[in-house]
Amino acid sequence: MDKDEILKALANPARMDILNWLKNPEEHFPTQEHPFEMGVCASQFERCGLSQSTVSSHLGILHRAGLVTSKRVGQWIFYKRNEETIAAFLQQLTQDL
Amino acid sequence: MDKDEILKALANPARMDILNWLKNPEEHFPTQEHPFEMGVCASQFERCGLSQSTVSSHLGILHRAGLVTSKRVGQWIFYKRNEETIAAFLQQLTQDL
DNA sequence: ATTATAAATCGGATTTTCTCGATATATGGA
DNA sequence: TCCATATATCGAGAAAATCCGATTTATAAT
Repeated sequence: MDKDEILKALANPARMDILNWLKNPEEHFPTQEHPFEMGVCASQFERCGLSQSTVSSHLGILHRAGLVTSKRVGQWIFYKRNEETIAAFLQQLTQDL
Repeated sequence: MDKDEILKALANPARMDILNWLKNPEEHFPTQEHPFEMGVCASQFERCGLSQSTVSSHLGILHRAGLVTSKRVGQWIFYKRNEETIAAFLQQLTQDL
């Protein structure tokens, strides 16, 4: 749990949007045809208006920071919030800051 | 209270250091000759190894984000943590994130 | 095997951030 | 008024972040 890396990951509106959308996948990704239990399919995040490669980069940054988990299912990769890391980060920030 | 601006301000090790040092001025700024009730004199932060102009810039960013308050006393400017804004930010982040 | 789809990576252009030294501004004291 | 000290601002260079299109890799279906 690298606090600095997480802060950098959060200091970007697109990535913050992604994390927030993941709180309510049903509401924010109505076009997804896969069940939401698996998470949200990577391509769904292109709805933020950014290109596929840019979205992939943002997801990679969130993943390396530990803020999301990913799981490959067939040709797709599904993302979920990593609530454990998020909670641990908030707790540490509340203590440190 | 601009959450994005605060996150950007926090996503920098030097600025995070400054905020942390301000929690215990007596411990981290033993060379200051002014009473700590006024805060910590701007020049004290040059102990992080950065130049005067760079330190001034970092303090400006923290100040514009609302994370510190400043007060001029004579030719000096003293900085303190803005605990109200910090607490409000942590609360909002805990809700939003 | 070939083709199609999804996602990651590469290479490069643009923008933002970080940093510095030099200069400007503000205050205080002689 | 003139000089010293403290801080802010300016201008520029270096580094990092952002973004894209093109390509590569991985999986699946025909």
